[in-house]
Amino acid sequence: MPRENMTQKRERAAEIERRMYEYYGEGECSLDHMDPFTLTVAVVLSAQCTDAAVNKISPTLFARFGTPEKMAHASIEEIEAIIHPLGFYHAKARNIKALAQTVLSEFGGEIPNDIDLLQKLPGVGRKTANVVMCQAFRNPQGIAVDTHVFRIAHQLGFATRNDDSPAKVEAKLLKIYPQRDWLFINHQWVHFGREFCVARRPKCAECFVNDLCPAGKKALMRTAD
DNA sequence: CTCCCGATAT
DNA sequence: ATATCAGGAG
Repeated sequence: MPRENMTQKRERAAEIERRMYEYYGEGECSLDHMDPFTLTVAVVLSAQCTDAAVNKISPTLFARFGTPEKMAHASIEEIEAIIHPLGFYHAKARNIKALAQTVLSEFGGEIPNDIDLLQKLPGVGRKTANVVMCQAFRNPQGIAVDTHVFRIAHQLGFATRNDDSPAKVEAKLLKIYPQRDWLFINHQWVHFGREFCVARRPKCAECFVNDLCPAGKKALMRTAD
């Protein structure tokens, strides 16, 4: 069986993206937010917990501390009490308060439209910075590789076992997908990862790209015999 | 690499 | 019971 070359990989990716767009559109952001600041905070809080859990506490959090000024002067204890159900509440509370203080002291009170400056904010790494660049500023500088994108990239055969870090997976995806698609990949794949390509038991038989996916084809073989 | 850490689905 | 959930810092 001949190995898939880069041109074929890009064509397969383009067809997958076409179907993703049909199915999910541009991919709605599933984290509730009002502006770049609340989006950034929500994404920081969403680490290793569900977006539904974040959305449950964010009305309370943002009613109380919805601006950098208010968050910067909040008490850690009060923030912790609000975000406790999310887990990692100690570190997250410290991070979002320090984040707000940094926005005030370093960036004139505004979340910066800059991938490198964003990563200077406490609690903001490459993944969160990518999400903010795409969602808040429509200025994609990369593809946010979260747990869903990481898993799906491997399932689709766009990343190999050697690509064992989000950075390596992102590098592979950036070569395969044109920049025009970078805006939508993360959100579309997050929805796709929840509905079909779930971590525990992927629903390959029902998946709308199973004919374009190595893992999906294997699953189809089994139902055929 | 380990630690941070509660809620939920299976 | 345990794997997993929009990761990042030390």
